Amino acid sequence: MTGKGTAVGGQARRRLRTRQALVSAARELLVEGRGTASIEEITKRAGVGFGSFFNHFPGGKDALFDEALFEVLDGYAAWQRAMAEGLTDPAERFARSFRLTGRMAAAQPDLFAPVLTRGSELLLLERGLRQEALADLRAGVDSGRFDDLPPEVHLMSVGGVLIGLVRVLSIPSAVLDVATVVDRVTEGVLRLLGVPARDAADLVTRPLPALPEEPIAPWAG
Amino acid sequence: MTGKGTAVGGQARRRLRTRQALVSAARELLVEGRGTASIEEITKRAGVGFGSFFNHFPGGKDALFDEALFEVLDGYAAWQRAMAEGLTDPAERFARSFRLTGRMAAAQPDLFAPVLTRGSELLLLERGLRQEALADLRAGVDSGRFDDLPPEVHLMSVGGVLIGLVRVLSIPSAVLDVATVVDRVTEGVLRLLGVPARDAADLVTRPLPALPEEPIAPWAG
DNA sequence: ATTATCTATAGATCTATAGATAATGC
DNA sequence: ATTATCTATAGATCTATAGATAATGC
Repeated sequence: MTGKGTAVGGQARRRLRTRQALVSAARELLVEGRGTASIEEITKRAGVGFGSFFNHFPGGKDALFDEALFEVLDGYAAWQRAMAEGLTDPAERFARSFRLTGRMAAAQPDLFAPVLTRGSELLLLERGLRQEALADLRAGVDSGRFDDLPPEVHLMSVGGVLIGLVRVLSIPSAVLDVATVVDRVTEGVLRLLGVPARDAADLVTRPLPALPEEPIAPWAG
Repeated sequence: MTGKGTAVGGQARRRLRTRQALVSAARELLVEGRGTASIEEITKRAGVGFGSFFNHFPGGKDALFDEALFEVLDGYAAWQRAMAEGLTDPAERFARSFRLTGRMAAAQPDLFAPVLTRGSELLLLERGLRQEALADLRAGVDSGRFDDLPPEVHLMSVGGVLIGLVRVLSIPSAVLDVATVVDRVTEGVLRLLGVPARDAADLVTRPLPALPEEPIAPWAG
């Protein structure tokens, strides 16, 4: 009773493994700043025949690197969804999201590296948390918790700071105390959104769920 | 009495024109999203012989595209310096900088396009306003106007929002009233930095110098 | 006479495919 | 028997240089 739906037999499984090897290799290369590597280098890294590349990505290299980016974004989104479980207040959700992301960026710098290779277009990408974030922002505006601006505008501000924060924290620094910096910046973002300073200060003192020790799937490759 | 310093005779002038043609072509290509164009395409666009490219940029294409980016950043920095003339309060300087940049991004979307092609590395680039911005932020922190955080951290927040803002405003939108959106976001950034909400609201109502009608040199090419 | 630019091309690199080989299905 | 992967290579593209041509200097 191997259901046709998701049950993957030998052939499909084999195919999937090769594909995954390619995507993981692409992700590794992005981490190393080698986002222009040749197809030969990619397939070698993946331990896969050269021809397999076109078998899986007829669209060329861009299609592969896009896929690698999307995987990271989707994994991040899934993790964030799990972490926001049970929180209803938009401000509280944002506070937790920021504080956890900053801590994660510092703890596992390679994790977000593929994302940081992209420019500000990230802010417009459907992939990742965009829809959820927009919904949260809209809820915050509607409830009067955030300033009355189009959610897209809030998203640009918030997303911009988040990208900056991840970038800074991905560089090891002995000077900064990560948790303190992250929480202070989060406080600032809440004020930016329109949350009163007092509430913002309170929101960033709430207890946080623990970070996973291992990278979140499918990052583990 | 052609001083040896900056006086450019025929030969040097000729050389400079070719170089400038290459840089301008690169900037145009970046605006069109063709940042991977071949050297042949670049030189054709510049109306310049193929060999001239290596004459001026032995470092290869990256050196040229970097130069095109730096030109935009330096031009922006010069413009901003002129616009901040006479303002001593760091908060006021930031407010004006943000409000003018947002308006400029909406008025001349192509101007910042080369900048937006780059990722978050922009936030770490020495070029542009980095040193001035850090000095302003430090002054703001020292005077107690901004929250007591490392200037680098403030810069990441502020820079992140600025990039997001420019990105959004570079896309024509009938929905948004540019001036209103920009001023509200600016207000938010001031609060993020630690400026009391009341002061922030006041700072974004100050009169602004007029935007230049023509692109700022050396963008004019 | 000197300096810069342009034309033409050799050599390197990279993409995409075709045919051979290996793995799974029945 | 079918499907996927791998090897080898043809053709395209791109870089970098060498030598010829054009412009300025004196």
